[in-house]
Amino acid sequence: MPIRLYNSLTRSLEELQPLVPGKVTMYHCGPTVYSSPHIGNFRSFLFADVLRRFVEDQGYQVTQVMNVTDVGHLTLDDIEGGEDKLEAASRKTGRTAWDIARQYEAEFHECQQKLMVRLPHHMPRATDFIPQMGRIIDDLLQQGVAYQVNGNVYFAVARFPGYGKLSGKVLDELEAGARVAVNDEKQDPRDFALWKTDDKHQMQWDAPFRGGARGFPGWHIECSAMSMHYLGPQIDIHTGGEDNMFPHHECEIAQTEAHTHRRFVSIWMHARHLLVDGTKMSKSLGNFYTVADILQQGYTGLELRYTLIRVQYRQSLNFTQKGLDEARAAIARVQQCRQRLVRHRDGLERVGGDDLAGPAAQANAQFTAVMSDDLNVSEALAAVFDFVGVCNKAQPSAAGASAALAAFLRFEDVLGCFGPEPKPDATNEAPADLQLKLLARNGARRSKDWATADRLRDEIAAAGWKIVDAPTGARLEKA
RNA sequence: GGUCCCGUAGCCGAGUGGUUAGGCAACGGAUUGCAAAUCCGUUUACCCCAGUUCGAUUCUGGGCGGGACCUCCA
Repeated sequence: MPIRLYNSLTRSLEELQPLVPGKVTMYHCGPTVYSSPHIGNFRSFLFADVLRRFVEDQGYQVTQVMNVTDVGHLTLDDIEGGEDKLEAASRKTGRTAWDIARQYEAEFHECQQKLMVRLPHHMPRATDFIPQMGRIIDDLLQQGVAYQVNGNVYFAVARFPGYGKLSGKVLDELEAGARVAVNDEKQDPRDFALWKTDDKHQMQWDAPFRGGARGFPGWHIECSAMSMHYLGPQIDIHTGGEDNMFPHHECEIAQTEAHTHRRFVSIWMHARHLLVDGTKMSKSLGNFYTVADILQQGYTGLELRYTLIRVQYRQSLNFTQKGLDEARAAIARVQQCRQRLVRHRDGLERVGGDDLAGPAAQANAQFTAVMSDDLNVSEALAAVFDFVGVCNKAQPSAAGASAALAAFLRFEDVLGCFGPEPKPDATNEAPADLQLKLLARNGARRSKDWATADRLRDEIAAAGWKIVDAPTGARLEKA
């Protein structure tokens, strides 16, 4: 089944048609490592992860690149008064910009792991690609598409006719917005920096292009350089948050296509920002959450992942604590179902005659259809839960349970938000004292000493476990 | 000022020109010693106004409300 994705560039759904049949190249604008990753960042990164997982699920060989921006971005779109965020963090903490970048990069990787992100094949650092950026800058200067003033190099937007095609921004509107900083060096207010000089900057390199001055790269060139290095001049999919559309991706297109004279990206995809408690997440409103914040509240990475992917990426997602609680319950429903199936498959539960292969195939087909429709995760989850209902009603045969479990493995492979296949019985993994209490409760129940039985059940519950009474006997499960 | 998106039951969120989305929550029943889990059943929908239509929540126009981008931001 063809995969249809929404292309921000054409503002329409398009069929994924890889440049090389059977192979898909993806580039994702990654983290800027000057602060802890927040849940909004990870909505975008999890969207990229689900995209990659589903495209792989559909049989494509995917190569995925995500950059690590360890050169900070200036806080103002101007030379004067602008301070790089990495440099600012450095000044506050007294540590070098390099140390800070490495620290937050490590934290980012931890978050990826906790949120079950399948690691991109390449996660290059911008600072390792200064020479590659230099080669592009050099070429753009040679072509006359870029110019140098006082050591600063700017891309001449007027020389690239396609500028504005992604974001729809045109010069008049930018001027009307009155937000374009005054910069006498620029020939055109839209021109953007490829290379900058600033003596006070910690991160500096000798100019990697001919005739340049010591300085640091502009804010867009890294992605062009790294994308081209790993994936070639043309790629299939490029993703980012909606805020990246302008100016970042617009500039990437300009500098890359001016350099290669070929179409850079086939499909541009942008994830909508999430809201928190119905409004934009911001530090000043006190509704700003890092991934670590949520985990510290006691939610698992899986629960956070579920919460962040359950709404289709192009819809705004309202992040709330209630949403996390719902995710916890929803995941439990799936896992309960899977565990029962495991018990049937393994002969621990009396098996019936229901062959679930048919419903499993149906659920798989439905899942594929809705995921192929621009990654409609909401509908994909509905397909999963419909199937849960079917399984719970059934008295499956061992083979039927096995077929159903295979479907769940596939859903998990694509969404990654349910967790691994449950063990049929966790009693043996419970602490020994709880196992003894379970045995004691069994005895109390046989002698109809309900008070003792209930007290033991409460004690077990207080320890974070719960008793499941089944026809085949009572067992313990992690609550 | 420019560009764009959204408004669905208690909450979150799909979708459709006429037929039950799904999850969470609530209520009744089955089951259970009582629970938990599971199953069965039930309740509350499509912001407002006008138009197109046999028929609109779904299409068109207007209004109201919310949000995003235009500036570092996923």
